[in-house]
Amino acid sequence: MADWLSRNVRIAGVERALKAGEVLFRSEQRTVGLYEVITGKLRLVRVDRAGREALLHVAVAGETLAEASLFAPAYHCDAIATTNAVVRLYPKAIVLTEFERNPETAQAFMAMLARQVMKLRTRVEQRNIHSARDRVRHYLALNTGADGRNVKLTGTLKDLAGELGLTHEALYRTLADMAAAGEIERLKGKIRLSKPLA
Amino acid sequence: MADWLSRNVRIAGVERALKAGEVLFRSEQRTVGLYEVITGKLRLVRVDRAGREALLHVAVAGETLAEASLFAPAYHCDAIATTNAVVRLYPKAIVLTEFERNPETAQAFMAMLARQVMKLRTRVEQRNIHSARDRVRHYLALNTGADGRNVKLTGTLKDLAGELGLTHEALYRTLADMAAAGEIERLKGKIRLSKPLA
DNA sequence: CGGCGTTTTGAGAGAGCTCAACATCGGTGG
DNA sequence: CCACCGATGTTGAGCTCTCTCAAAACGCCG
Repeated sequence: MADWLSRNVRIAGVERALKAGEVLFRSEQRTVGLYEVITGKLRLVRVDRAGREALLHVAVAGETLAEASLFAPAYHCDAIATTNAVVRLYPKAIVLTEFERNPETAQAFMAMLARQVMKLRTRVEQRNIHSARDRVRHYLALNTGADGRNVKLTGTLKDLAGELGLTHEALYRTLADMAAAGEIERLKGKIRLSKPLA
Repeated sequence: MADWLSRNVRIAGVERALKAGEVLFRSEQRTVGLYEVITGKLRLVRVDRAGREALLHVAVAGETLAEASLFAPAYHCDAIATTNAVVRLYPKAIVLTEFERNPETAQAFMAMLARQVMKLRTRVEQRNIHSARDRVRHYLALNTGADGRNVKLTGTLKDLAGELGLTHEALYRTLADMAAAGEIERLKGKIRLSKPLA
């Protein structure tokens, strides 16, 4: 996952375990660096004085967290472990000096961010599709393998439902309907389109 | 908007006008650089052999486009003007050499990307909220001014509806209901929360 | 074999979407 | 100055679709 980090930065990473509910950082605190989620889930929230939370993001294993904090003096939201979790901290000073000393590292980081932007924009667009069927079609169209027919499924269908912003029931039904209509075939660990795209 | 660009890069920008339907670039073509949308709308799509489009993103005035292309030899999608449009091209070579020569520029670019990632993650989270009322509340909570009461409205309510992923009718009704319930006040160009958050 | 999570199917209700009609506002040209 | 026009804003009614709650079948692992 962390292919965007040079070896120098990687080895500077410091792991920290969090219990569910524990706070990783709070808004206004001085930024210490960039985090990577190793296991578990954290939620990023903005909290008002009354203690109400407005959810900004849920970060899961493999994601990076607080990228913007590298360039800001203080955090702009709270990060709280939703489950027991392990995170790895890459200290700000080390990362930034590495970026200066080593432009390829900086480029790799930029490239990673740019890819994320693209992926997130796509996901926002996906969520603009109201029909479950069309949303599934959109997902399949953008995730076919090289042959334009097979879509590998990572994780459970329940996970996929979450990624698509559908309830698992809705997804099961939609897939069943599409299979019945001959639009797709459901195979072990993958879905095959009856009509290849590419 | 383009505060993330150093003067050197800015002046290297080349404007180009596109008619509605005109193609800015196609998948597989060699990348020439990064674009900024000055006016109009472009859509980014993946097109299969049958000519069907899968929408990745709609870029509007003020946005940057194809950030990832700086780090890739070829484009991975098509960009097509949806309306008449004007874009500004920042040539790849100039931008990249500027990044190397001028680490602050590189940092500014990274910071801009990181902020975008945050904003997009937040938007995805927003779309996970099903109830129109709660979605509006989420938006208001995250867009109050310094006083925690006033939310400035940029553009029309119709635009806001689009940003929230609601039909304009649904938004009108929701705002009317919230105002009737005393939760908000609707003023010229802004909305005021009856109970400040911060 | 037993238990837990995933997958599947059922029924019902609610919420937003769609289509439609109308009001309002700002700008334009006669 | 006024009439017109287009876009925004507003309200109404009906419908579809997904969500929610429920229950059962299936599969995997200990």
